[in-house]
Amino acid sequence: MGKRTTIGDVATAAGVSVATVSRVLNGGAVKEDTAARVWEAVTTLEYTPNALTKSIFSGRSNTIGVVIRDLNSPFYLDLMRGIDEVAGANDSLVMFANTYRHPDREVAHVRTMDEQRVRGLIVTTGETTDARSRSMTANGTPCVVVARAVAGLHSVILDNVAAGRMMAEHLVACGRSSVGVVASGQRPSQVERTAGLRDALAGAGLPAPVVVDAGTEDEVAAAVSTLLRGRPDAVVCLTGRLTVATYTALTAAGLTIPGDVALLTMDEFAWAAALGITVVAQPSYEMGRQAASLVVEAPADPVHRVFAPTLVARGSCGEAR
Amino acid sequence: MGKRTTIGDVATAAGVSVATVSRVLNGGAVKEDTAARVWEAVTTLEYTPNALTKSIFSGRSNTIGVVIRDLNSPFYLDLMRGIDEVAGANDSLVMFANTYRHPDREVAHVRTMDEQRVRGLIVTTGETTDARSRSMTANGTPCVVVARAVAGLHSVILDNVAAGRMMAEHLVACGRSSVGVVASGQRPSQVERTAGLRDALAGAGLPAPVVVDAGTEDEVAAAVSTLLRGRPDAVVCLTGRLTVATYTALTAAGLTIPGDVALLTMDEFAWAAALGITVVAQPSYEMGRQAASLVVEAPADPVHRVFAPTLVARGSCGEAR
DNA sequence: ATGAAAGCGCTAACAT
DNA sequence: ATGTTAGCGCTTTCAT
Repeated sequence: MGKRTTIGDVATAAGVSVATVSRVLNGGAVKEDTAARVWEAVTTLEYTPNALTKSIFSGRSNTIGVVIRDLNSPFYLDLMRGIDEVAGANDSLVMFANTYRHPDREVAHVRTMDEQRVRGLIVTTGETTDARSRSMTANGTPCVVVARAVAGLHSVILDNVAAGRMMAEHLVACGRSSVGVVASGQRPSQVERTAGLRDALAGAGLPAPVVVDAGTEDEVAAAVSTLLRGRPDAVVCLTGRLTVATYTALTAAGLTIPGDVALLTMDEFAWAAALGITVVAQPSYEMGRQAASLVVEAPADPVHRVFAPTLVARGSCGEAR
Repeated sequence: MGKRTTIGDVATAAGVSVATVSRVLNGGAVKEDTAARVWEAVTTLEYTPNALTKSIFSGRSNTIGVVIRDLNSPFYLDLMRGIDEVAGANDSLVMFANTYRHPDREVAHVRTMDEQRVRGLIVTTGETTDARSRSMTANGTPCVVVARAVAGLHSVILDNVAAGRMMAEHLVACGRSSVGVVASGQRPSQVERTAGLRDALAGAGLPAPVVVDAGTEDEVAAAVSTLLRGRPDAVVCLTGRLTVATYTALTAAGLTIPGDVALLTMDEFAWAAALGITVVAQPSYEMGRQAASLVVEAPADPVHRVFAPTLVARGSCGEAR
């Protein structure tokens, strides 16, 4: 494990200059038998070019940086897979860091991505990282914010107000009238979903929903029991992250779905079909693809791509109409 | 978006040499007020060091490469999170690539990781990548294989035979005697689990299990219906990836769990508790942590870390004893 | 304590 | 078609 084989070693072995080796490796004009000798040397020496050094010239790597708050969440996981797909199709790797919803780490990781001279950056972080994202953009690194619209940066978002509306409309169609909501925090997405829900309910002449906040899964049980004191005929969960906990709290209370209470949640997940749970889905995989495409295409002006939610009715809210 | 600020720009602005700037950045002996001037320049110029260039000297980056077959699988996802955790604690980033179970991509991605001069590599790939992993090891890049023991490389594996035994023992304890198994492919882990299961069943004087193979979720329905023709009183699923499909196939057949048939599956998952599904779990998060630790510690001789499975009984196989 | 200068492995003019 | 020679941005002797 001494020094690694360099382009110079290959050049010596093949009896040519490093420039020639570089040419055969990257496709310049080289005579056929010269190229053959070089390839032979490359093979015998097991030469593997140093991508780091290459990137020095272009000033950037072929890596797409992704800073994610929570890999565990089904939405972010699918997003990540979509990003990976497009990255792979564009000879890029994905450099990834999880922040565990910790603002300090968000800032630190975004900075690290900048130091790595990533080709582009995709973040699902909060406002704390916007300043750096903007300066990165100024330096020619396309930055895409997911789930939050930010002036001056690209963004990929769900039409959250529409999602809220869609939830309300489905519940109304299923004859529900008293809605309890499990929300999580004050991120724009949550606020907008709540607003859409509230509006559409009001529009249908129904009472305003009771909204309780649960930051983590542990807080859901208490939140749901608060909700249940109001005897709602429908419970809405505004984030896929808390679906299991919400479902558990409901069934633990001895309630049947949809008999005693309707359950409607955000984000598609693997078990939804098996359990007959109705969801309002985001095209998360496609959103990941689009985010990565934005990095690859690097449009000059900020583009905001808004995606439409989809209702996948499976009976957990009863029959519609 | 012209050229980026370099260490030279900072040096000029602070009226010192680049060597001095480098020293204050990396902690050498510098007079206090000189350092202050440098920091000021760093701040005003918004200097962000180029990590790529830095890595040229050490010959490697501070990135841990991870080549994963299937991010979607709960096991690999948790593994990934464990890796990320340790990487973060060691000032490393995770460079990630998904192979979608495609051998060609496995080879290509591992090669790319080598080109990126990753600090270490963690793979969940097949034998196709072993040759390169070995040469990387020879070059001083620690490589860890997950879920497969390989001579000459570090590995992190579950005691799969024990897992199979554990499954059989639980079923026996629950009074089940006719076992149907959904397996997936011929990877060592699957083969060993099957062997353990078979042995323990034989040891208890029970008939050999019927084993059907399902490569993907789509094939599960057919596989399970084959199984059901033998009227088993227990169905075992040997990979977490196919749990949903197996559960779906069983319930679609009108069977109740555990009344008509016991269901036992590999790998813990978020919905298991809510659904009362008994699983034999792998410590996947911890396995990820250990894999990353192996990269960080880079022991000279290959180490094989074997992890014990855990039974999490939740009633889907009936009462034990 | 600080600077000058020599690389690190590679690409990209510029020569030949 | 191939070699020579500058660098790329940074670290690291070696001087001063």
